[in-house]
Amino acid sequence: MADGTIYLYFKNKDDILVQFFSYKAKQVFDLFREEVFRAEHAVEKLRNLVRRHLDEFQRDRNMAIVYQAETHQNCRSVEPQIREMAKMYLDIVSEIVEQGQADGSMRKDLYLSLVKRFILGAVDETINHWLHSGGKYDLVSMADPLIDLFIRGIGNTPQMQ
Amino acid sequence: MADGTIYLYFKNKDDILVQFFSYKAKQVFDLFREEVFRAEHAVEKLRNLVRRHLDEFQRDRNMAIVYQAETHQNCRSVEPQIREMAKMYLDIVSEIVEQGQADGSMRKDLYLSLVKRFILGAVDETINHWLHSGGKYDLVSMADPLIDLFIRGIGNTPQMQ
DNA sequence: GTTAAATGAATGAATATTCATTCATAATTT
DNA sequence: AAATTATGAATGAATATTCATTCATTTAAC
Repeated sequence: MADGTIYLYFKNKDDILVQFFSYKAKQVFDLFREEVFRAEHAVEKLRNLVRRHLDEFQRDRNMAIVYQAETHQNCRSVEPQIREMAKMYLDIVSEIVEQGQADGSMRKDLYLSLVKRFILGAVDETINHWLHSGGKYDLVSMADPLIDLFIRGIGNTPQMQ
Repeated sequence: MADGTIYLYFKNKDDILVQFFSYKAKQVFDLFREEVFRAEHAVEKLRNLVRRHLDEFQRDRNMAIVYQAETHQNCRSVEPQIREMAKMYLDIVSEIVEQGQADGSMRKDLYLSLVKRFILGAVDETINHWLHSGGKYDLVSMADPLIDLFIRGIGNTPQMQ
């Protein structure tokens, strides 16, 4: 493709970014919701969500690189529009956690807006590490250990029999 | 200060970044270790570490902005040197978790290298959200709720009496 | 008065953007 | 159905912009 061709389809460089993300987001969030509704219980919903999240980022490494860079930048003009997408993700997590609280599988005393970021942050850092390691290992295999950490934490709390 | 003045003290732009980070890292990691050794139990060490982490980033917002941007960028020449610092942090976390496992306060069946990133990721995302919100609220107050999530997770596992 | 430090306009390499032109295809005319 | 005309997507050379870096000059220090 020639240099100028892209400007027939996009206003400027930022517009490419924003349009790409809103296109990709539509695609990916449909998959996410599908994956979430496939499961019945909250924990399984969360597991499916995280697994699909990792899977999509592993599938599209360039998207992962751009996403990581753009969402961790301040003072970009396109920032609000891209962060809007992260919000959609956080809303799915909220929904799942609220369901988990309702059915008793998750604690009631949770600071919900922190829980969302706690989960997204851990998944994001998992992806970030995978990117910086050159994508050598299988990212999706991190889903189950992550869910285990999210649900049970690292503390050694003896369970009831 | 005039444009050119900085080149009397630094080789180039990347050198500014690397020198700044290694200077800051020395400062901050001394504080971190001090904070960690101040506590006796592993959980309290982790709490002190996270609290100090949030405190330092809240204190130096510009550092936080640059750190977030640089650690989430691929293909930067300075990347390895900055990631080296994240590694130091991860090593402190490792140490704490291993102590926690030894004294029985943390689970033995942990995927340690994932636990490190799980904790760093959640703290990082907490900082990132604070940055994007314009730093309006108190970041340090997130430390205790975060530690609670790290230790107990979000699952509702009834405890022994 | 000599040395050292600071200045900021100038540079140029990298990259974002424009726009006159080309050309294959579609539509219209004979 | 052959010839003519219109269309608009693609091109890429030309231009605009950004930004890290330099260096001749000025200012300050001793």
